[in-house]
Amino acid sequence: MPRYNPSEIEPRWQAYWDKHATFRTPDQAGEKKRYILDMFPYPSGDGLHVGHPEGYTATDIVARFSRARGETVLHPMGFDAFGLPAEEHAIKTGEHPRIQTQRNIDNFTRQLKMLGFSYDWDRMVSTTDEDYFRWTQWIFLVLYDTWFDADAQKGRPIADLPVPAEVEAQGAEAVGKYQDQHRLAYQDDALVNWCPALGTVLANEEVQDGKSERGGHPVKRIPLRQWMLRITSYAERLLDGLDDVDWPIGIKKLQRDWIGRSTGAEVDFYVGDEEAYGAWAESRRTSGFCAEPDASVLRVYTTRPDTLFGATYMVVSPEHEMLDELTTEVQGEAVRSYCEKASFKSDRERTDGDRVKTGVFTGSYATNPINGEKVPIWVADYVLAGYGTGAIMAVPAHDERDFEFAKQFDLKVVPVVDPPQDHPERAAIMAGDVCFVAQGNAINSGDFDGQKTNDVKAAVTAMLNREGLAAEAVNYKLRDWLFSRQRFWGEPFPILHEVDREGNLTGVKRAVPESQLPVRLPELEDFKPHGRPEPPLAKADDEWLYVTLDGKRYRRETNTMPQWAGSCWYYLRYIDPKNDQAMIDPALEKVWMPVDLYVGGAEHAVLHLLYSRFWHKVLYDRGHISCPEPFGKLVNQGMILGEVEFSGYVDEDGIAVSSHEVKRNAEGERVRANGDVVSSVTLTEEQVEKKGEGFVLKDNPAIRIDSRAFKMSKSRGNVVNPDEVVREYGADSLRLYEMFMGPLEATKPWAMTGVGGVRNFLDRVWRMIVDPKADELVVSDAIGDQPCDADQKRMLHATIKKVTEDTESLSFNTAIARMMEFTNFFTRAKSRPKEAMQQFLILLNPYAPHLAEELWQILGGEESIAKQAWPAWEAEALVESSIEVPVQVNGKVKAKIRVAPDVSKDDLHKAALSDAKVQALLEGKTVVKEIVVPGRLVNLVVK
RNA sequence: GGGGCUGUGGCGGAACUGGCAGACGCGCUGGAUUUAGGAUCCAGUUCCUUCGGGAGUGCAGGUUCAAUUCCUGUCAGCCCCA
Repeated sequence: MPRYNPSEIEPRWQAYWDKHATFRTPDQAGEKKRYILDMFPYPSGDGLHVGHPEGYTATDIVARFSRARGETVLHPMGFDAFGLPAEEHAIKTGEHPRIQTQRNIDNFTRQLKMLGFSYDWDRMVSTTDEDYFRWTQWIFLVLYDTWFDADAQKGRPIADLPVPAEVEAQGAEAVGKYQDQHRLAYQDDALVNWCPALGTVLANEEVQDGKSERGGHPVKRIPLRQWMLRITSYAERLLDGLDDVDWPIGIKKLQRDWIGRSTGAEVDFYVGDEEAYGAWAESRRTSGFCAEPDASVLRVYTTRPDTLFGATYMVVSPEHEMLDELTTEVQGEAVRSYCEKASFKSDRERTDGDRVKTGVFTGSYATNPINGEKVPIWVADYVLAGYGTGAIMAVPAHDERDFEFAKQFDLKVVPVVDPPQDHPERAAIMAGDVCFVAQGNAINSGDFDGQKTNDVKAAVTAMLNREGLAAEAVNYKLRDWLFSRQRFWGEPFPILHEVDREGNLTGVKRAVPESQLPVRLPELEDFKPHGRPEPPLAKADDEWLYVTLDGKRYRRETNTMPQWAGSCWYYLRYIDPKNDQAMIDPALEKVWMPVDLYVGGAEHAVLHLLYSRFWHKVLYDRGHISCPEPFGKLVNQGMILGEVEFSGYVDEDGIAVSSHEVKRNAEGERVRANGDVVSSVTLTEEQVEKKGEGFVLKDNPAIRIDSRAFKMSKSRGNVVNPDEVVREYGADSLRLYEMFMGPLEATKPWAMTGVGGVRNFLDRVWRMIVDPKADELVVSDAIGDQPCDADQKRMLHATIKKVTEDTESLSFNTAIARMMEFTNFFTRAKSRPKEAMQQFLILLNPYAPHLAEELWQILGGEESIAKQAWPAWEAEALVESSIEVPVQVNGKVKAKIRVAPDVSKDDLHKAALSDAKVQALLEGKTVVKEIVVPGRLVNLVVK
């Protein structure tokens, strides 16, 4: 009996597509192009996860659908293959990361092909290929060669940077230094996670709670010379660009919040000699606010200049460059040991709201510019060096963290904002016992008393600006991008550092000439850490490490780029993947960019999407590409969770505990109200039943049970393996199931029985066309050349319409539901017109391409169904001879009447009133109001 | 603590712009067929019901002829950030 057998059909058609290059991107772009892109995966050793095919199936459906509609489609795939796991593997085993990476890529490729995705495999790229990272390095050099012209809001060649005359006068070296300070790629000291015990620098992911993930050794934050990318200068452009793209509003908001634009003021607090204050203030009055603060002041950034009268102390971050000068001899020891301790904390630990605030008095005082009062300067780690100026004016009355700190160290709290009259805690706030962060009217603020917060902000800033003590300022939470990593398995920087005869760095840098790219990774004996706080590439032999160019000797940069680098621009390379003359042919770039549909997980909502937009804008400014934003439409697929689990709890004696009694304690353990620890047990569906809102134990309905789906994870053991699903049900079933589970964007739990459900559907499709009873593979005798009757025609065309519209709007689940209805309808029919079957198969093809190809061929189709044009629906075919319209009385459906679909309002009204059931209900009542919506309903309001 | 998302049958979900709540699938119940079934086909499946009806989209209100949909409040879960 010829049954639907995906394990035979699927590999055969995959081989066919490969052999005939069915999905090769056309050389000539047609009338309409469509660039459909997946976020490329990191090829992990675990292989594909069922989360991957969700987005990939969605884009594959759109790609196949678009091709059928005559569009020219670019649909590529590649691998983001640099990264930590391969390097860790190399350290452990000595195997070169390249080997493991290749193995993983091969496995991923096999799995992706097994699922029948219509990628143009000729365009596959891996970020680790030398032909690829050559151009990653080239783009880095573009960044290195660019400065940001703030007036024009545009990146320009460094050669165009206006150099001040006094710098020019100091000669070429000074000019070079000046340029280096303005490049988009620059070097600066930044904190890295140095683990002395492991003898290596760790990535943030490798540090947990201040300890190394491996071994649990202490990790210290030490400054190291790092490459930074000046993404902050593009902050405004990155914000503006969001208005022009079709992205989920949630993602746009995340990006805006990440950029974190705020407006406020920079204010200078005098820290110099007390007796000279008058003279200093006078000089400021004439000179005005200066761009760079000098040593006589501590500059702060604040979003609340209106609270300046309440600034009762100041805080500098432990890394603040003026800290040494500010620290008095008496306080020296305390400050130094405090900073040492702070260096072991992560930013997160430092700013965590739950932690007790720590800090040390520096011994110095500053002068509050608004009222001339002396305020103490403290050092505390809740102030970060990277935000604002790395120093704050503390207003404990109106800032939560300042308030906590002030209470901790018994500092003065002066309320300067009067809350609204009806505020429940007004008295306590005015007494300085409670912090108030919202707006109100100024008090204790001299001439500003009584004015509203916003007015005071502007007035204070303006007044201090006249005095030369403050200026309006815009600040961003976004920080420059720390772009170097102390890793082996990444792109080497194409930068050379000049060394003198003694082998010391002169501080002069130069780019590796373009003709010498790529800078390859050196061959190392092994990948073990060398025990110094510098990158592993420093282990390379001199042949790699030292270069002579134009008679000068250079040492190569030994940092490598972060994993983001390769993923920042891969969408460009797919357009012209084999070009060895340029990153991309500008003509091809114009044809294909921007990406029309970009699908991937929400975990990349901020970083990847922000970084690639930044690079894109730089390349755009420098004239290498033609569109200002890379990704026109973005869709985030939801997460697929494991199967729903029922979990109950038992105490130490194994007695069941109801889930509503169970809470988590501070250590994260599950405990009952009396503090006893309970353990959780997984229950089967048979052991529980629904009761009220939740589930209870069947044997004891007083015991409530938790029912929930969890994130798939190895440790939980609920990971679904796509290989197994394909073996058991076939690739088409896996594809179809993932699309049928629910809306693409939603988080949804896996259910293996659901895969069986869609497999049943595909079996039914098979039997709709192939005779299941015959011994040979023959077409069902219900199929013939007869035309559709009216009902069949309506079903066919309604299905074409629904599937077309739903596929366009990415509502795949409802498109599939409609195809199921079609199949149910026609499997029941004794007569199945061949043409209807063929049109249906074209609709099914993007969703279940292997089965569609097979049945297409069985029905006598000549070439691949992928070459068939998408059917159009006929509006006339959809018209029904009569429709059913509900008649409501007081908003409740009481009767249904059959009328012509195009019935007029009057006729519908008449028909409703003449219905016997309606008449009976209206008996003895008065109709107060009548609503008649033609084709929809009739509602009669009666008394 | 802040922000976002989501609450609809036993389960996943559907419902266009406010217009018949529960499409489609799973599961379950009954029947047919079969040596057999994790196959197929048919019928049923929100709950309550005195079989007339009544209630129902987390909960409480509001707007409306009409609310899953709009508004206010509230609760719960999940995700992200701190």
